[in-house]
Amino acid sequence: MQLPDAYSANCPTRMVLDRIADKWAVLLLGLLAREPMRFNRLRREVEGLSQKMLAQTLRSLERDGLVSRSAFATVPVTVEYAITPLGRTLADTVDALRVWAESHMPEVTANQLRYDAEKAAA
Amino acid sequence: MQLPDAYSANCPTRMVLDRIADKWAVLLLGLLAREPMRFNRLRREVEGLSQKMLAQTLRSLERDGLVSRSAFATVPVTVEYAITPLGRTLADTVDALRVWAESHMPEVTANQLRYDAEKAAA
DNA sequence: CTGAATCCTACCGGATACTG
DNA sequence: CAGTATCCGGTAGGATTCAG
Repeated sequence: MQLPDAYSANCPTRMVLDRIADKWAVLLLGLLAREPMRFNRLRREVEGLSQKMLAQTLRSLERDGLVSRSAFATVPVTVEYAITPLGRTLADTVDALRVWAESHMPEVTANQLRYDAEKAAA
Repeated sequence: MQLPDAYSANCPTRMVLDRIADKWAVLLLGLLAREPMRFNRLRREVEGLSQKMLAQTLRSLERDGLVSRSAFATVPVTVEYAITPLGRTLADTVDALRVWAESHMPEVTANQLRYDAEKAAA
């Protein structure tokens, strides 16, 4: 059976989704879109983000060329992360999601409450 | 420095991300944005989507009011899923991601190859 | 300070079987 | 056809420890 390209296993849509699906990546990209930051600063900014996931996520963002890493030979070492031009284009696109969220989340929440109430009634 | 609301644990941005992070949800929303479909049709359209995840994802989409479910008392029963107006606004927003993917994924892939090559060299 | 490595657990999600 | 229930393995990811 042949599937439409748009929904086969390795279409562009899926590939970008696998990246966006990483919520830490999106959050970090959003932060770095504002200003460059260092490792522990990022760690403190994002609530609930473990050190392991931070390192791991920064690695993949760097690999994708969405974020750049600069190390300075101070003592102790200083490392700064910054968004790249490519990263910025994605951040801008993703920002549309934030806008959607802010204007529609109340409605979604209301829907959930209603759904749960109807469920409980049955 | 006080954490910006945007990155605390339950901000709107995070909530929408938790939804977008579910790639099956996004894929289904995209399909239903085109035309209403029945359960097994959706199952056939999306490669690699298990029956369990399909049912589960449809439940949560319905709960959020992004998709509507209509059952018809035929024999055997017929159930049709359709996108709601609210769902359509999200689908449109998410579509921007697809556009980004199609124009920038080649560059990302190139970056990955270069990163891996430099890594291997070291 | 910026990580990498190890361990360990919770949960995601696939396979299978059963029901209205 | 449209699901739900159960089992169960793989893995994401947290906690902890160590290193440059």
